[in-house]
Amino acid sequence: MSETKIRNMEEFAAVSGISRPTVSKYFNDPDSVRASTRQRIEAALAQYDYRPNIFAINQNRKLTKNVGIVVPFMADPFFIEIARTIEQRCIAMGYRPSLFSAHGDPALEVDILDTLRSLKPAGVLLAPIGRSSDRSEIEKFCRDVPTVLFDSNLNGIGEAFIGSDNFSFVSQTVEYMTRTGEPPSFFEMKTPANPNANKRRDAYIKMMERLGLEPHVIKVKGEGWAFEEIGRQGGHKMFEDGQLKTNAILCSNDRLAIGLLSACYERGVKVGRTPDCALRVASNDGHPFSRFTCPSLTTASHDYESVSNQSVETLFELIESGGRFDTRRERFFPARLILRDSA
Amino acid sequence: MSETKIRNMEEFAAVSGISRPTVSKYFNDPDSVRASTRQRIEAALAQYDYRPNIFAINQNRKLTKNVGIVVPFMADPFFIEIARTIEQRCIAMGYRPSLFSAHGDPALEVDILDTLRSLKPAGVLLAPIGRSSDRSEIEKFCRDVPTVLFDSNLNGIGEAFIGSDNFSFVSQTVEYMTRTGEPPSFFEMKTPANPNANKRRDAYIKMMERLGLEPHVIKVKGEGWAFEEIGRQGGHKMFEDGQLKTNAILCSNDRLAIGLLSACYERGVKVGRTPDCALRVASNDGHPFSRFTCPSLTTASHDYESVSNQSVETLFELIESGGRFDTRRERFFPARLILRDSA
DNA sequence: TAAAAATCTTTACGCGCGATAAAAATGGAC
DNA sequence: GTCCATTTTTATCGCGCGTAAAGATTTTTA
Repeated sequence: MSETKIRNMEEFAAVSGISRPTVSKYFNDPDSVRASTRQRIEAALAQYDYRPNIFAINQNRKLTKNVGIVVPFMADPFFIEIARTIEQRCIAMGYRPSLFSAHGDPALEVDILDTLRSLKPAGVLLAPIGRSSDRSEIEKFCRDVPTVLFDSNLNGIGEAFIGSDNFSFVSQTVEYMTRTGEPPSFFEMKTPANPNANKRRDAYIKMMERLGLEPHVIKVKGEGWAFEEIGRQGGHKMFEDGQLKTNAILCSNDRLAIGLLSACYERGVKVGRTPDCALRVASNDGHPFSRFTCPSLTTASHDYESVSNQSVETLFELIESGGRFDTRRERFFPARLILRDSA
Repeated sequence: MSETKIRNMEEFAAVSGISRPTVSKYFNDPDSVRASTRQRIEAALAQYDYRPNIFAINQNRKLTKNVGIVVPFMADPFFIEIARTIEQRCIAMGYRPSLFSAHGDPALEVDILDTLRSLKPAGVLLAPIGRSSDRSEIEKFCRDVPTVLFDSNLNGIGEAFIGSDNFSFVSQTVEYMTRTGEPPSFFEMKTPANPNANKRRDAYIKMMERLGLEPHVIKVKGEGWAFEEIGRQGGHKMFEDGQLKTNAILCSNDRLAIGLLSACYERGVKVGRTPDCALRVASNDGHPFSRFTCPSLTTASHDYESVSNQSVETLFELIESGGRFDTRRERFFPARLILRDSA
């Protein structure tokens, strides 16, 4: 490592003995120059640690190597799990991912898209907040920037959607619980923040009807993204009001279930599938913490890996197709039922 | 909103009737131009939605408005809680925060610093991975970029450190548990990833000795950041080996405690402070999920708000001081003991 | 109302790199 | 040793904006 500081590509080209345009070509694609040239450049690179100015690069390139990743709520380990995988894969593809969280705030979501627009990203992976998202603003953004939606679908918006098949989630748990005990009631928020919640409720009702059973939906009140607390308070209220007619509950999502289990514990309601238990609780998502609830939570898990991988692959396909698909693509991955102690 | 697209500041200056240098001045500081001029620019801004090219700006400004935020492990809601607050405050100050997670990987941590360096940030808020961090690389980075460390201190590195006072955490819980029952054993990982863990253990031993009690440390094996699973398996092993001599445990951190509580539940060991309970468990951090464990977790919580605010304020003070302090600053905030059902 | 101060316009240059066209050099096959 | 294809060099422009200097204009001060 020499002590002379390289200020720009011109100087680096000089010390490496290669012309600047060739060096520039190298940085855009190391394989586009002759092997011997590449070696000389890389030798110089080892000696003087030079890196092209990222701002100058992005200013001049028509398409940057930036990729935006937007999640609705970062305090949710569920999204982190996916974002982390996506991030790594983007880096492996030679792109620079930037992660943003809307923190459940639709206005912030729009701000993020605005910021993202000015980054001129090659593409964006967006998990919208959902119900309260500003549809028209997102639609406008998607017209400007190649965007793949994931997790929450907004009909017709974006070039593609990658997510989970909500019916597969609910049908597996309903079938399992019904087969091994009583059919479950469905436990959800009155005004869900996320469109998946509605799909899951509808799937529950359809599934119950298909089995010739009467669906029973328990709606708890609460707004925002503090799902655990909403589940806990809703759980207490459910017991107090005697709303529960069965000994089995299927929660709309794991975070709600974590709160419900907390309420059950506080009330001394024993949850599980052993004979001494008063209640069985199952849920959806495969939340990283679901293994550590008391009892451990039976849940229909997202196929995290497939969703992440497919999202990234679809995005890069989109980028290579010039940012547009002929028809909007949708891909839904089935759930994987994880049997644990709670049901 | 007119339909004519503004391509650059030149064109925007034309439609606003103001010269380009003045418009440039406005975007750097709206108050640096005459009120009447500002109004004319903002009128044009409302009509044609123009935004200066971020890459061109950053290329030419000596100091960008970028701020880097680096956390060691994003799947930990604890860091998200802090990062979220910091992020918002940076935006409010007119800066552009970028959030990165090292995902527990020291090599990735170095990569992030490398990426960050090329973003020429005005300053960086860094929570190092800790023990396994590449000290010399971080040190090198801090020489180039004004950096404030938070959460994990690396002695002498960075211009300042903002964190929590580990002794305050442990002393409060030890005092409380001893006063209301038996003195606790200390439950931790054998090779903690984080320097705070060592400080907490030392504080525990010192506190016990101060009270004239014999300290008892239980070290469970496990590497990496899957603290919950390490706590769970370690908990089982602790019971099997009969390592536990007291009826009270203080965990090094909440995530470990979540795993331990899970093990207790699986073994039918009732945790809590009521007479029918076999064990009391307390912990440290104030993890967002600690409210929802079974039983709810008594924990010494970080003062999230103070740590976040002080970190941001220190960083901006640093930036305004030209990136250097005369002497390295350190600030430790005391814990707030949250009494819940587990102890 | 004149002078002083503040602000704006004009002109011009530089930042570091991408992109391109034409000229020159290189290397491999025969 | 010649020829041709490939690669590199040379030269030059443009991206969008920061910034500086000099002169013109407006506002403030006395």
